[in-house]
Amino acid sequence: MRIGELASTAGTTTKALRYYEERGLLDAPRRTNGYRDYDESHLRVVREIQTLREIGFALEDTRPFVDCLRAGYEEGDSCPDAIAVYRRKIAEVEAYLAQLNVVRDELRAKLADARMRRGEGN
Amino acid sequence: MRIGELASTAGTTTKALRYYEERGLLDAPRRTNGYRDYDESHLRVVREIQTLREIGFALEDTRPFVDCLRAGYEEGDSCPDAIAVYRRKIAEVEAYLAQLNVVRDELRAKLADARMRRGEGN
DNA sequence: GCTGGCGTTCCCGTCGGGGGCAATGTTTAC
DNA sequence: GTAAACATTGCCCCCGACGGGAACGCCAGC
Repeated sequence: MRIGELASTAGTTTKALRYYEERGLLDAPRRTNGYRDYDESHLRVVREIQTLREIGFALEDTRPFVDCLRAGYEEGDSCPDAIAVYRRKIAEVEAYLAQLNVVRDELRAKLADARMRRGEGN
Repeated sequence: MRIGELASTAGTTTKALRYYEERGLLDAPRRTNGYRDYDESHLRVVREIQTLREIGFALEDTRPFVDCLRAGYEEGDSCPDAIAVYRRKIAEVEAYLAQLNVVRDELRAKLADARMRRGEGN
């Protein structure tokens, strides 16, 4: 299939697909006329990228999953490198959660303080 | 004081200070030679920006606080606009916290699933 | 044979927060 | 007097993940 079809099937844009290719995440065989020619395996890769991006992965962090798929595995997270990224991401998210909790508390305290100074002691 | 002194006192860079000025957050009187000439009130503004940036405020979100200081208030959060930003930020942080909790759970589930498929059932 | 809708490459813009350079002027210390 | 350390404006660069649009090629239907 051509790029437009892959894009609409996957629910993305041709721009995004060319960007993935530029980043080395998606290879694209060409027809004689220069048009990109994709198959089901490419669709699988694009879906993997999308799934991971939706849970906050940077594009670069999807690379081990894409590589795993391209190595012939059914699932992108069947390889050690991908699993290592899961672990790292969980640690990142947990650290960020802890930090955000502190920030929320600070904000609440600042708000309460400012309101008190304004005499809004309700 | 000149820009370099303000920068080192506040623990930032001359570049950042010029950027704040460009964004309209920091006014800078000039001497006859064209050099910026700051005083304690400017330091106060820079510190206010820094404090808010550290808890995740976008530069633009610090504007009401800066305006409040420039209006003569002792504290940047003494004005209604600044307090409104507190409220909005708290809501944003809370929404993000909820989302991150979901993401963390998804990641944990994915990791557990991948490990199980690999037979790492410990 | 022409129009419309695909495709191609290329470059610019986003947004925040600067970095890094050049070319030039000023102040300060010795 | 001169060198070092500051200051000025202005310009282009970066990150991420594309979006917009130009200028052009290709192909199917009428």
